[in-house]
Amino acid sequence: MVKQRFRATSYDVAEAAGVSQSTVSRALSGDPIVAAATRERIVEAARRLNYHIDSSASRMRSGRLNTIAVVVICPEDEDVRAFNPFHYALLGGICAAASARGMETIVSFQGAPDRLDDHFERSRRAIGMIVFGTSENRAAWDYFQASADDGCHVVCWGAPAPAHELPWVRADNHGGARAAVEHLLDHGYRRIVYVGEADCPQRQFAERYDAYAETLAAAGLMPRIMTLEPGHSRHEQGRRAAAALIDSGEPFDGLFTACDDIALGAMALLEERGLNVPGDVGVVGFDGVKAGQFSVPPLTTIEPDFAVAGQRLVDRLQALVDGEENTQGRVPVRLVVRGSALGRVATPA
Amino acid sequence: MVKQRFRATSYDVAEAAGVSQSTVSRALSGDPIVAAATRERIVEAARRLNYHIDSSASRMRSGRLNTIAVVVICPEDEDVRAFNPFHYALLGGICAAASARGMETIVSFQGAPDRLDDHFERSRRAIGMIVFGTSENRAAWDYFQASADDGCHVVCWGAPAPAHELPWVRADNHGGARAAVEHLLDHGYRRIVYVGEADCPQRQFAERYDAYAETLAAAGLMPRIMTLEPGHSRHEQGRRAAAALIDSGEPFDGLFTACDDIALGAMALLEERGLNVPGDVGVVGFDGVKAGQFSVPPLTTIEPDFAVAGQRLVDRLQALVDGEENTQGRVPVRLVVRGSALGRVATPA
DNA sequence: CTGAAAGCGCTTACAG
DNA sequence: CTGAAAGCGCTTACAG
Repeated sequence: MVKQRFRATSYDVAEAAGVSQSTVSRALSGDPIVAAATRERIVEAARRLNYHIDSSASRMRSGRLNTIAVVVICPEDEDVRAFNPFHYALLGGICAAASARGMETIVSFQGAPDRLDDHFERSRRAIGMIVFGTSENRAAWDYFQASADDGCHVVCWGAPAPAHELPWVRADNHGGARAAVEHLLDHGYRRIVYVGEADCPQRQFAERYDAYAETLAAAGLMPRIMTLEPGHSRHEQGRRAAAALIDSGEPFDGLFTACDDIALGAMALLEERGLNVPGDVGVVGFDGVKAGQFSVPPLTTIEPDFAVAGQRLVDRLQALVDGEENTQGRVPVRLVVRGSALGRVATPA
Repeated sequence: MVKQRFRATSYDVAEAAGVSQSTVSRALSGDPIVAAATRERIVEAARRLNYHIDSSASRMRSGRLNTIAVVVICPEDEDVRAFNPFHYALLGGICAAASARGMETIVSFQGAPDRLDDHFERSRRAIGMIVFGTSENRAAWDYFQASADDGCHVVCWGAPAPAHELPWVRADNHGGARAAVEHLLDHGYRRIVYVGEADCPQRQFAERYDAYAETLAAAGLMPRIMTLEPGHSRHEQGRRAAAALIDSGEPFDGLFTACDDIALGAMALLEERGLNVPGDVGVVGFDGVKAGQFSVPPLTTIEPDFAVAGQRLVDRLQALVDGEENTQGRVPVRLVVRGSALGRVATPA
């Protein structure tokens, strides 16, 4: 049995410091009205007694909460191994931003339909939820859309589908996609194909496609899209799209993909089929996932600023709770130049 | 301004159901003594009023907590982009396991020395902490060791250094390393080098080395270690170690690395220097990170069961809090055969 | 600037 | 099986 250690209360500190309990509470909550000398005695007594404010009591009495619920939507099988690492980087950014604002984060990974849970706010455990994750788990997104409709405070990353009207924060998909396509153009690629869904319900992907098409048009070139086969991992979808592209017989020399995992799959297949990247085909992805550093060649990509993404999401949620103006947020991106689009050395495939 | 919605209390439910407040509390907390008919009326009234137990009040009164603090130790600069994805998979496993046991997880990423924080338990926000992350942030590990010495309940993954005496859960490093080396031997590799620290303070790495040496010895072969240069990323350390190995002039045809990131760096350099993997050199890593699926060739590795790892950590913490026997935990691993060690087709380099 | 007192919303002995 | 009552440890008007 572990020894039940003595836990000091504010009354113990009050007695040790020779003041009343209310003064202890004021001093330790930083109320400036407390005399400096009094505060010092109290702080010292608290330190000696290893006293820390009981957060449940404080929350109950004040009604104030400093906790955000972060919901990571995973695949229905909840297998985290196959999970897009992009989401993890985002999670890190959110936790860091919350912490910098003195807030705590309750994190839950939710995937299985029968285990979805939005009771954080109703049970007063959090002021609201930040939701993000795979756009493929539609049941989960529908569930949290219903939570929001029901009065919960919900902010999401990305906005997975047109039917969803959650307040959102997104990457600067337009600027990122334009930078990606311009990078390909600047390095001599001309027959640049977009690999991703057509009419994509994921708005972030749709935005990337639109900017791709615009940028090509501005250069006097025709857009071309190679769509994905549903029901496969992003990596496998990239492989299949690249294979379909080769088999189509129509020449191409550049790929801009909806996300990095698709790009990595496509690159692997191109190499297998004897096409050199970047010599025959230039490839640029989107997301800045770490795996792109280790591919051969390393993947040129568009990387959102994850720290800013976390800040925007936390601030957006706080604003929503405070009833402030509905400002959406765009997160800046940067082009990360690695080896996969450094220039053609051969004729298009 | 957001409309301040009415929030029902147990008194409102009591009135609606025509019972006393104590009976509401009993019914909703699942006390079996409540009559079935009474319970039904109460549950229905609670549903109608959208009532949920206030978790702060419940915790304060009962003194019971169902929250675990999860501390992810990151590099001091808190840059999550470069963070080993292995840790993220572990985080997912922990959150899933806690959730399956009806517990919540407060997650914090901690790196900067001036922002380390272990007050979860003293402020009654959590029953204890699960700590894991980069072994390189010694200040952070020392800090949480001090927390444990100070009476906090702390369980860690891995145990970064001999000076640390935290209760731990670890992978079956011995079994994993043996499987890795046997896989290399089975595919014809004979001059197998371990790439990692010698006398490594990280016990997990030390265990991997020991099993490597034992397995080679059992096959009548000599161990050889190529150590890492401190102050670089794991990937860069792998590159440099592979370069040093080639430059040493001593032939080798297999690498077993302390972790996947090192293996990926080493593979990249081998290819750059014109050595084929797996034709000239077989490579096996440890961790099962997703990036290994996308490398060329894909990386054969030892993958711990992240779901089991999460369960063991949560259970270990609960046992520690309950004062139960100090059982450490080993997490099973499996050999993931991909392309990087499929057999030699040439003479050793 | 400090103290006495009320009360946040529950859980849980105790009584019946 | 149910109810009346105490009290968890704070914060915060109110009084001085």
